[in-house]
Amino acid sequence: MKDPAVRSLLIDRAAQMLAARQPVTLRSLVAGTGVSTMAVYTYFDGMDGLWTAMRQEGFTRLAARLATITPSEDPVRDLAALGAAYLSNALAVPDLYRVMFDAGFELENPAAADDTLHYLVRGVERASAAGRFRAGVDPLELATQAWMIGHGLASLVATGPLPPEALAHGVPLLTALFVSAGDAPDRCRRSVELGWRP
Amino acid sequence: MKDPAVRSLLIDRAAQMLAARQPVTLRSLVAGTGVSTMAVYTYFDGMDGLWTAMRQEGFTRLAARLATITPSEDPVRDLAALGAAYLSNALAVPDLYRVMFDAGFELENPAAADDTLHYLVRGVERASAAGRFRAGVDPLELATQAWMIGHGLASLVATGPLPPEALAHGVPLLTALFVSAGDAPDRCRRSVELGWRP
DNA sequence: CCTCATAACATAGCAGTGTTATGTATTGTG
DNA sequence: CACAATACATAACACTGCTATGTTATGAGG
Repeated sequence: MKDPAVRSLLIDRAAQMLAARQPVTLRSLVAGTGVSTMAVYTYFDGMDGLWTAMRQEGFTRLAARLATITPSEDPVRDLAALGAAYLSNALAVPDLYRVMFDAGFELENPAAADDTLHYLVRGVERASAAGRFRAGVDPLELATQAWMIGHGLASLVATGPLPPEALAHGVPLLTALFVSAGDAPDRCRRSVELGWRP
Repeated sequence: MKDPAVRSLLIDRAAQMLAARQPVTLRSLVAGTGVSTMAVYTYFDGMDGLWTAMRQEGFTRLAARLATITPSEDPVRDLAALGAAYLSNALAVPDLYRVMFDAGFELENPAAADDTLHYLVRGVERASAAGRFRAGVDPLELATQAWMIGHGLASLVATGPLPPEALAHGVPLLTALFVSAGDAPDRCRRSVELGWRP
């Protein structure tokens, strides 16, 4: 009988090794765990399956992180807070973040990626309902555009080209996007700045 | 004496194999070229050096692509054209683009990455000089922000999560950014749309 | 309770990887 | 022309993911 505990153990250990910047190889992964190399094949059907499971784990953790942002009376501030949480998560475990968007973007459950995006979609809908955005803005479109900004920021900082200070660009970028959606510039700026730092 | 032709030959062949989505391994790289595996070590000091050279090559090609955008009388349109060229280059050779921003972002000549960014910086300066942007906008800051948008777009489309149609988001994103820099919304939109498709 | 097919396990081996050590040839130089 | 230095070729090494082959444990049916 497949023991789910072994599965979690391997995923956790792989994530731990990834965070420690140690190479995650078949043998180094199972070393010290008591399980043999074959476990990776019975549970993940090989290393590729392990990486797929790692991507899934990454989205699960991201969703958990985004779920901690509870709606306030300022929906635009909440949107900025979601963006800040996204970046915080990405830079806390940059190697896992890189694996998530690695070549061969495949997930066991593709809906997991959509779920995380839906946090943003719901945020946009709340802002629209509160009259902050112009009528007619497509929540999915605006959420996707916000995602692009967040991913560009996270990717450039996590992979090295830009220093961590560059994260501050998130404020003017998100402000520009939300203003283009109809929010009042001054008020938008204040909301984004408030949400950006928790 | 080191023969520079061998160096170019290996880089070109590696780029070709990368574009053909064939695994670039030490032995498969030199197979058929007449040179032996040791050449990779005398010219690149190992595979890591080869990847570093590939990154450099990627930036060289990108700079060549951006250089084809000659300034017109509409600097905002030119900025959008630079963005479109950036994305066009990234999606034409997605694997090379991925290598460029791979983990361990190291270049033989780090100035190469700055040079490509300078195309955007100069574009912003021209737009400012033409009175399209508010006085006081930092060209490097705005160029960096435009880069973030372009990279987020390119990365999400190149690695799989978003379909190529998502590239259309570049127009509203860049428009929002340039409007936030002071350009008039309607005029800006027209300029960006003109530059986005060559 | 016993039987036995099925699934999970451990071990050993294979083809492939990047790298390095060693010997050979070629090249540039005093 | 002699010789040191350098580029090259070959072979071996440690490692990778993976698979074939036993071996053990588990659970269902009579």
